[in-house]
Amino acid sequence: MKVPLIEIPIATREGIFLARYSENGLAELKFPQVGRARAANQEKAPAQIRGWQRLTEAALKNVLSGRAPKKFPPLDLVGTDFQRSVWNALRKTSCGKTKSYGEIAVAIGKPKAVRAVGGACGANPVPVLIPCHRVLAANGKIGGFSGGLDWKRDLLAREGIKI
DNA sequence: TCCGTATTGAACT
DNA sequence: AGTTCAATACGGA
Repeated sequence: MKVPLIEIPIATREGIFLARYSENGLAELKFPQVGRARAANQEKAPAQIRGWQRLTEAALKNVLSGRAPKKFPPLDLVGTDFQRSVWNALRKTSCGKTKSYGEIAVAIGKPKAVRAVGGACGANPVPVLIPCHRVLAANGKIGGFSGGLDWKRDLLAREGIKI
């Protein structure tokens, strides 16, 4: 059974992101949509979620400025154990650094699962905060990005990373 | 069970 | 230096 998530937009210089919260924390973060980014349930947001929203907004803007966020909201990630271990490994990639899909695979103890790592990255519900954009292919190629390669290049450039 | 994947590294033009 | 190709783990249908 599925509880509707509370959606709250986050305005940044880059556009309006959309955060979705469950009762346990931030569940999804979406890039600015080309079409409409309409807020739902914002009025009903409990105080707790409004607090998370503050943290999310601050963290997001820090990353967009190329800085490491001081604090993160709690995350409520839905996925398989494998995916969560990948996402967890991704969070250890500090600002200004990059890793290859292969390195992530090694980090989670499955060195051969490089392609599956790519799949898990694509399934990442919270891009930017979970820095899937800092994962490049082994030969330094850009790889891919669910929010669009322009975003990936731009985010990397803000952290001083060249491709 | 089969198919696609945000990979990789080696073997070929 | 560019292209093809098999190996490989996982998730969705």
